[in-house]
Amino acid sequence: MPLAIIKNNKEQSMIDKSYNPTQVESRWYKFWVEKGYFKANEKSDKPPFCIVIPPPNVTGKLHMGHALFVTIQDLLTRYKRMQGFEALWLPGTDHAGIATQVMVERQLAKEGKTRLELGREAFLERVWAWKREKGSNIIEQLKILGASCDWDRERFTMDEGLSRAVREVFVRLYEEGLIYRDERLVNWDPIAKTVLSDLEIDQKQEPGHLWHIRYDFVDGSGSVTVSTTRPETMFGDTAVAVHPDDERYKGLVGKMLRLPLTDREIPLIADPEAADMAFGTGAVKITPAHDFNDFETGKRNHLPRIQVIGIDACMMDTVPEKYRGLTREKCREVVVEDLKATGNLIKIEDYTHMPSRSQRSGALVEPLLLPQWWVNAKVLAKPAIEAVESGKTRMTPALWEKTFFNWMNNIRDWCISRQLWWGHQIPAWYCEDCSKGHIHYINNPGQKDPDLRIDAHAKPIVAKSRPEKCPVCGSTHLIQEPDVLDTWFSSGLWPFSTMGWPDQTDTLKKFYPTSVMETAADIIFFWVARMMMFGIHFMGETPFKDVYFHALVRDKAGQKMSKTKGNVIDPLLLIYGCNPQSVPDDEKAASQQLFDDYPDGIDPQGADALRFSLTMLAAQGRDVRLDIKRIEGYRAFLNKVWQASRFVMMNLEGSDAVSAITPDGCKEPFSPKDLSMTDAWILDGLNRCVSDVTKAIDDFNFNEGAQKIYDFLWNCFCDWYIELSKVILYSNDPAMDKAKRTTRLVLVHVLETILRLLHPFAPFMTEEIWQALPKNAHAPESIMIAPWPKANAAFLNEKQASSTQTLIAIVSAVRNIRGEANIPPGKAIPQLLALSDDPARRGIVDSMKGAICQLAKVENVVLDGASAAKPTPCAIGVADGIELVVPFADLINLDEERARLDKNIAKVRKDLEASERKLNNPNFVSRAKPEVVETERARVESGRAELEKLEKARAQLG
RNA sequence: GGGCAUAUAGCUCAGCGGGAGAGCAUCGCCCUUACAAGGCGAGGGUCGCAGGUUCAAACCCUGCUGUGCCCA
Repeated sequence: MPLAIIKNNKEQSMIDKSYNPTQVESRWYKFWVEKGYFKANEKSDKPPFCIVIPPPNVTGKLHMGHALFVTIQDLLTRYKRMQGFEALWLPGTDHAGIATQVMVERQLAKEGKTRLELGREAFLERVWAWKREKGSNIIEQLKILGASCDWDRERFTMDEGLSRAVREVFVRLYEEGLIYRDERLVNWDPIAKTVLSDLEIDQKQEPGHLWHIRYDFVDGSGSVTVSTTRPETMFGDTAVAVHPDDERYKGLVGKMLRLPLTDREIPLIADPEAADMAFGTGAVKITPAHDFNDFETGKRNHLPRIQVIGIDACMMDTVPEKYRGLTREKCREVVVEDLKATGNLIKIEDYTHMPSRSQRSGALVEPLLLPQWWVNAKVLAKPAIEAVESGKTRMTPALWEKTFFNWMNNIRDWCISRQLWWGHQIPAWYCEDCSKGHIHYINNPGQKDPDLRIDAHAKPIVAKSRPEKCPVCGSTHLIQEPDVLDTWFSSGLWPFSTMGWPDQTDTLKKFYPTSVMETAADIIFFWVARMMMFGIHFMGETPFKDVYFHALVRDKAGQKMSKTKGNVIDPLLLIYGCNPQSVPDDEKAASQQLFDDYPDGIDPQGADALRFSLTMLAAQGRDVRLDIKRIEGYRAFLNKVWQASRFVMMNLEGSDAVSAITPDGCKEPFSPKDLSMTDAWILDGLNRCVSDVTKAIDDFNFNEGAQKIYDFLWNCFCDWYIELSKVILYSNDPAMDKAKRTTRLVLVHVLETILRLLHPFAPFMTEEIWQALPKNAHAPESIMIAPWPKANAAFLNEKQASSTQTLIAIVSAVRNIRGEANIPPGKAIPQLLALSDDPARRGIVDSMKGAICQLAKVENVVLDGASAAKPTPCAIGVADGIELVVPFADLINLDEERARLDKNIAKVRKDLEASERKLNNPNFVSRAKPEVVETERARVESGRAELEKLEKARAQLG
């Protein structure tokens, strides 16, 4: 297939008879890339526009979220590029630490291997091999959607350059005291075997139980009953707390309790924060080493911490022998049985609780006391908050600013270390001599490398590269911190690490700060907030001027798409079409709902239709409920554009009419005085459309922009202008030759302009049509480098335009009579009487007789005064003050005409009465804006006239 | 528990102080030479409920109810 047929001359071309998105979309991407249109030049004089891509997960497969962000970011980039900005859309992927590691581990498992057998080095080689082979999948899929990224600048968070940025940032923050190592209670994921940050935890309601356990006083003076959702943690209890004001425990605080199933004694303490008098017995067991609240309670009351569950989620040696080595779950069963046996279990209640689960593995998070690396977020957050407060960074929709402030003002330190192998290994070393006794090697059978435990007392040496020797003792026995950094740490540097930082590159100078960050609101904290913190700290400037949050894409019932629910709508299935046979069973499950709804599959919709649909549906701040029916509707719209283009091109054949588009703009090849009434009308509409669409995109109201194009193209250009143009183009009257030429010029001008407006929304099909459109010799070689349309005020002409509105009203009124009276479309009305005393209106009718005849299928139009005699019987309509009379002949059924008139009379009367009521209200007349009152007066006037005419006609029918 | 959204035609959604809109679906009539993925016409809504502000409320305010999201 030829790459492209470039026609920069008057040679005619023609697009295919029918719109085939798959074929069209296969043609142009390669052409754009080869021409280098996506490349940005940091040396250019043009003003910069830059978006850095929210890097998709390298393991990812294209989903609707990607489709939505590509749609919006590509729209913005293409729009700005056409407007003459040096537009850079910088692409790349992130290394997705846990997700990637888990995936490669699964691959290994199929071969019967584990990562521990392989050892760190060999395992990482496997991950890189996987990345080299499969890492570009997601990128290739973005291209299918038309993404105009500068692919030469593609980056990966684990690239050497970006890794250098990570080390630089880590070291500098450590030296500034903003990164530190500390032992604290952290969220431990026992399946992924790593620590997680607060943001990687989900808390959802789940059914569970509340166990009520009796703890007896050591002195035999009674007991206290506590309730817990986790009885297995009782071995770590170091106190029971009650509220100091709780009368039930007056005088008992300070006494010792015996911990059941053990010999240990723990105190009854009073703590107003830990105990809730209204909840159960008001007594709560305190387990400082396994619960975040209890940890704080323990600190307040100087309680010891006893860790009883280990990193394998099994009971440790700190519990009685019987329970050692049991899993958390098994231990719970045994403990409950044993408590029953001792009579300490009072009751078991059903209870809904909110356990923390890992977003990654779904594992129940175990709070554990472990040394980890932290970022002091409060200090970094402050200038980021100020940047939004001062408007240096603007968030759209603005309501997200509140969410941003709320989180940032209550931000907690960020745990950045992860016990993974895939990721940026933390640039910290420990001296095996200085930190002797704090570094433990645990040799496990079948494991290539020993596990390394470095306790909180070891002294880290932080440096950009491996130090030669220990700065304290000079020893060369240095060992690197085994942990890696949270993936979001490197993602947070993305807006400048991708541009070559820490070097002061030309790219940074030209494009930092970037223009817009466009992403989903669910990563506002993960990503946006952290980019702002890092960007401001290291670049001295907020990383983007605007943040635009797009909505979440859900299924048509409002459910989140998920593979397990089977309600996923795969963008590629929509673009290329699918049927139940074409999709493998293991992939079909995710899209089951789609195949249930469409048992025969769906036709190819094309990336353009998907993009246009997403733009239409993703109104600001709204979730998108994706309904395939609507996508089909918008594909129909693109087909309409296609067919209208065919009409225009067919009618340019054999003429010298071409588009006047040049790289600098498009000067209309006609002047306002050459124009007919309808030419003036469509150009008025076009120029309004240009301003409206431009403003809509500037305001991030993409759906509004798309809607304006849709309405203008279909409801104005196709329904009226093209139909009216036929009257002229198909005329045999030589006197019409000049009008024919103007009409052709207007047709091609309007079409070419609309194509440019539509290009950022539907890049492929607009290019296909535009290439085939006859253009002058100076035309650019692609629509994507053609200039964005500018409204020309010389062609805004409301007065002229309103004449065509009158024409439209007349034709519509006659069509209404036809439709209601069931006059078949093929049957002509022999004569239409148009009655009016107003010379201007008569003039319009007189000059538009031909158009009225053709569009309303009338053989003859006769003009007369308002009081002219009407034939009886007849049907009556009123349009813009002009009375339209269709003589009955054999056309019309009397009863139907009576019913039609009654309906119209009722409607006009209702409107009239509403307006009269307003004007009869003195408050309305005195307080409402004068123009509103004036509009109302005009309505009453025209309403009265229309009503009078209709009632008279109705009376005549008897 | 706190916060933020949201409720408009059968469905999916625009509109967000001055006459209730679109697409799909429905019902008529049409294969008219750009388009049946189409044309022409029609039906369909006390804009969640109850108050309030205003000359005027789908739109602003308050409360209630349903739904969703975020944070504890």
